[in-house]
Amino acid sequence: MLIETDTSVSWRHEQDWGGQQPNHFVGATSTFTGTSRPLTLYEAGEEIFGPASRGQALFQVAFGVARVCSVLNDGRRTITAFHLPGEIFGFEPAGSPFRAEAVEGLGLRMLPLPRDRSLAGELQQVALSRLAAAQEHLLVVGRQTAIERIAAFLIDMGRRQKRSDVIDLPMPRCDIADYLALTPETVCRVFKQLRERHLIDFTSARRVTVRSQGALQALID
Amino acid sequence: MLIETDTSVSWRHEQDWGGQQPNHFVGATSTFTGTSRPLTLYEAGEEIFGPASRGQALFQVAFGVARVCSVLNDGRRTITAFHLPGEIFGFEPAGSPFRAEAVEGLGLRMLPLPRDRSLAGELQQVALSRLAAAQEHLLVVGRQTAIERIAAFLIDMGRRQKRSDVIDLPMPRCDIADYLALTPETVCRVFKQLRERHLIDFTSARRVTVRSQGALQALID
DNA sequence: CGGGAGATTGAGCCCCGTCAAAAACAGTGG
DNA sequence: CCACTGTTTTTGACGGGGCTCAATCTCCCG
Repeated sequence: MLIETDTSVSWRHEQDWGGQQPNHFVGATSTFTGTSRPLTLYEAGEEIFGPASRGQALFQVAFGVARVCSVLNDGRRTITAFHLPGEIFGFEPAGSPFRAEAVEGLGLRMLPLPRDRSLAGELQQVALSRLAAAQEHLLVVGRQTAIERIAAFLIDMGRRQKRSDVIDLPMPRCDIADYLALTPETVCRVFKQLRERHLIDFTSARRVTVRSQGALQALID
Repeated sequence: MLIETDTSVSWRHEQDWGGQQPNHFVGATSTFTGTSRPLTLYEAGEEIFGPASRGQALFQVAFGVARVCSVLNDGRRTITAFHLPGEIFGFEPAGSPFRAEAVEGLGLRMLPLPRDRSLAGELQQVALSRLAAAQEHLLVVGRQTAIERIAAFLIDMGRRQKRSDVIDLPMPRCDIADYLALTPETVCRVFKQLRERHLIDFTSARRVTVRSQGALQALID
């Protein structure tokens, strides 16, 4: 499962990816980006870690998207965060009920931790920014309307993709719904409403064109 | 504002507390509890830190309760966390939009951080547990019903107070509401409902007796 | 062309928010 | 001890935003 050489690749479930490693996103610049570690690949829906398995490593997205979620025993689910190329995740402490999964085809680089699990300075900052992100998301999920949540989501995705005009939504509607604490139906209806107001357009179900960034921003402040 | 000697106390807004430092809660045991640092006192509603002022220190609650919250410009508010005696908070990075305030009369001990803001091993674990708590709270706020949120809140408060039978609620209903992403009215109505079902009783508005811990627990799993 | 997953749309309803008022409570001063 | 005042809590009536259930449509991919 872990890989030895620099160029090797571990194929989980020995599936062929056809050689293409999608590169829709611009990786965030970070001191970790350069380190050319071996890739571990996951197919859509595959588990990266679960409540039981919590490794000694963090994960950096090379390509694709990962989701971190937790589920109630009756199936209700919350997606805590999506992680896009360049981003580092996996700070959830052992024993916490979270799972991480590949949303779509995903390549990860492992960042091993020291034996005592202590985080170096820069990783510590990343961990604290995850805390801030989770807390800010509480405000969105707890106190904003459906249209405000979608607007905030689009703006956030645009910012993280460094494209505010054309935004990829590389996850199904139900994942967006579970991230924003809505239903897939409501996500659809709000998208439709934004389209009818000429704030956005869809070139496909997974790709949005932002027509009026200002009006979108105005929805959330 | 900061204090020098071990026994001195800085009275913010030179208010007299009548000598009593309420001790309703059992402080969490931690290596930090013993360190007898000077207390800083806050009166109800007073700001501990805001988006602009983010110190080089963490805070440990000596007595009272603190809340961390963020507010939209139209007044909608979310309380991210309450902090009870013994608990350490203040990990929010500089520039994040959070405020911390005293819910009621509050005594804090400052834990200064090194110049580079790095966290020692144990503090790092606390920070990561804050991340896990925020993420678990996302599931509560996003996917659970009003009655489930209240039940989860009561159970959590009982656990943190190390009393599962009689639980103090040292904050007003509107704070509970903003913590659970409800309205004060709904909080009231759910309490009433739980009382009518004989799961809880109120000796006063701020003190609950749990009649059936099992039935309460059953509401959330 | 057929099959299946995801996306979209519609109809109806319910939980919880809104608005308003009453009641309980805590101080404060007489 | 009690009247007075402001705050918090509680209760009621009502409406709406988003959920549920179900059908249809679109898009892949074989």
